[in-house]
Amino acid sequence: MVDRPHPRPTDAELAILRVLWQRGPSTVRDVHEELNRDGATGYTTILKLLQIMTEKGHVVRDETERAHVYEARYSEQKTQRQLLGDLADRAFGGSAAKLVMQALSGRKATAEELSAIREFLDRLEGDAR
Amino acid sequence: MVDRPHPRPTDAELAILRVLWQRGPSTVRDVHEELNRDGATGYTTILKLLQIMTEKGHVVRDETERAHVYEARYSEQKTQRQLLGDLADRAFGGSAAKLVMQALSGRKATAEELSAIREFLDRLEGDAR
DNA sequence: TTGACTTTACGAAGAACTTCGTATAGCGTC
DNA sequence: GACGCTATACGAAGTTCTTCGTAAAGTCAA
Repeated sequence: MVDRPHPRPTDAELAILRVLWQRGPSTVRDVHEELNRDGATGYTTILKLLQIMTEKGHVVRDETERAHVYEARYSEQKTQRQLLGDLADRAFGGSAAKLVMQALSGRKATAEELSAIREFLDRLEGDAR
Repeated sequence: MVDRPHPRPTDAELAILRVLWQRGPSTVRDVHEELNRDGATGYTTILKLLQIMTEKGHVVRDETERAHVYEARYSEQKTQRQLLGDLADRAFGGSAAKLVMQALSGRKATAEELSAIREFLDRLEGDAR
């Protein structure tokens, strides 16, 4: 069971991961304070989730200090790509292109975003050439 | 509980929806035969899922015939857009543009796909102008 | 009408998710 | 050392998801 791909993070797990990506390595307290701005989630709930995420391999835990420090195991980009690949398989027949076009038509993007995407396309095709 | 937005379909539900989108209105038997090509899923499992999906509003049921006929309530595109918006919110800070670029970098797209996307961009910017 | 077959209905079981209460242990201070 | 604060650990409860067994009802043909 070496490096089996981890199950995709659940909603609550993803919310925690977002905090970890933003803040870097954090304690339970850190995460809890961050997430408690809006919806109320108990301290021990965060703790439990982080324990489970440690088991699943979503985060790594540093136990040298009394307050354990948790860190996301995979980068935000890597996780995002995993989630997208997953969604492409489940809902788009595996086609990233279909996914992209649907995403573009679904949400309004600003002109800046559109040109950023265009530049991105340029770079992609440049590499392919 | 009028027309509350439906929860996003689960994995098993999405698999069934894909069959319904592809085949059009179908009976439990139809769906079961389609899904049983690869993984084995029991007949009553599909039935139960379709019953739940009816409650949730993912499908509508026509009971005029003995074998009830199920139909996806929302189009493939609409559901895809909902799923993408959901993922954008949960993992991309609500930015469709970031999602698109990550999707493009994660999976290789063919040259045809890339130019299709480029045309799509052209049309989008044309509309915006 | 009886029997074989098909279909839906019901309920239950096991897993995963999310939440939290309570117990326990570490650590600093008086 | 005792007290209070903070942290982790444990376990349990309630919900959802997925699966399927079994019962009940409809349908057709012999």
